[in-house]
Amino acid sequence: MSDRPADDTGLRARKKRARADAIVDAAQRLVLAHGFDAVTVEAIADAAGISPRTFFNYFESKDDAVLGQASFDLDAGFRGEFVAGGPTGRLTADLEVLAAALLGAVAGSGPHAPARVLELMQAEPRLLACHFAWFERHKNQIEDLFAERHSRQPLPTDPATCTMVVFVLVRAALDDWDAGGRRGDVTEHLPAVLAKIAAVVNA
Amino acid sequence: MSDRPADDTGLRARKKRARADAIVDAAQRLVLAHGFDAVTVEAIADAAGISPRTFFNYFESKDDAVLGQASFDLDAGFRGEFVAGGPTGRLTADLEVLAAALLGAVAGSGPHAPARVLELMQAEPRLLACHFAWFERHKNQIEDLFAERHSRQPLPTDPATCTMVVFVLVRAALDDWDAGGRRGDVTEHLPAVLAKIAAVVNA
DNA sequence: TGCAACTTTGCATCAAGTGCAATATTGAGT
DNA sequence: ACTCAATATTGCACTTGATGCAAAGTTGCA
Repeated sequence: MSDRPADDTGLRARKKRARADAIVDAAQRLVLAHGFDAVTVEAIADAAGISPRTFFNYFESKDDAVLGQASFDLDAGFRGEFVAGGPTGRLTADLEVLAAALLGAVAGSGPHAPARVLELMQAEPRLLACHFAWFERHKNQIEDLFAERHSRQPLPTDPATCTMVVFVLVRAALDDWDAGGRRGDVTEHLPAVLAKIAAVVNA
Repeated sequence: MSDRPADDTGLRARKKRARADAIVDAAQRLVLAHGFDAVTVEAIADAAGISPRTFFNYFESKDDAVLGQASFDLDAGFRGEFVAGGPTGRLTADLEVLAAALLGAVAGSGPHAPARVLELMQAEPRLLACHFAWFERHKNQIEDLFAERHSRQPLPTDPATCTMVVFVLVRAALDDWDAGGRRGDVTEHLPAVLAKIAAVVNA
């Protein structure tokens, strides 16, 4: 029913969601325990209670499953606001907000999610490559945002460079959070990281 | 013999170098012609005149072969100079010089090398991931450079952020060169790209 | 010329990943 | 409650990437 609450979806959809979560959870636990190469798709599928064939109905690759990489779509409200020059009205602050949204998608939910993803990427370089590939897949979406905003109120430079800076903020915030002992939320590091980058390029 | 000229190495070393070049050349030509997935390791090995097993003696993966990714080591002279505050004495200009050295390693030699690598990465997202993974593998080496320089004359911020900026310069210069019609040398775009990034973070 | 060192290669193997089709499950209408 | 369409799961065969082992071949050096 169209008026059914979002969390009251059909059994099929709920099972699908639960299965995807089970796969990611199993994948991450097993890889953290045994190392990426030692863990097979068959082992992950077993732990998640599905067949290996089904595994590939949910994720394109073992890498994707381990990172739990979801499609990322910006909230329509956020898009409208950003394009109109918001949410803060100042570009650098708005970059931080956008970077925070991306961090939410990259790191996922749950209290230990960022730590877990970071630990996995640190342990497995190839997952880091996957992480970057995810960024590139979403680059166009972000760039379009900047292009629209630019058409209303000119940005200091082209949308491509703005997009690049956002991705660097995400990356640098994760590293800074890690270097700072992983306390608090990753997004809290965005202002400091932006200041550091400014210090370098203005030297 | 230790006093043998660099280009007068043994037959074995020369054949090894030639084989590696033949593999990369074959890989790039075949992938550009047929697409990454349609080209097998066996086909590349055939075209390069070696066995598939030998292919894996030269490159860890098909991806690495297609990108022709070489180990990158900074010239000892350059290292000494950079660490001492050179080559220009101004950090941002020195970042550009360092980024240019990296571009040389990433894009390889030959007049069409940058265009070819860029084209491959544009056509195959997974090669882009590989490209980033290469950066991450060399991150420590670059970060060490900054750490040493920092110990003599403090940088505006930590070596990790400086390293991140260098990598962004490399990436953005490639994109800028592409967007500008691929004329001239990629390294010529570094100053403009640095200025653009500065414009964004200072907005 | 002979031998050590190194490289190439064939082969068997494992694992990731895919297409196809049979079987199972769920949703919707009556 | 039943039926059927739509969708998902699964088994299987297969291709390809990648690896370890050891035999055979090539190169360097005395």
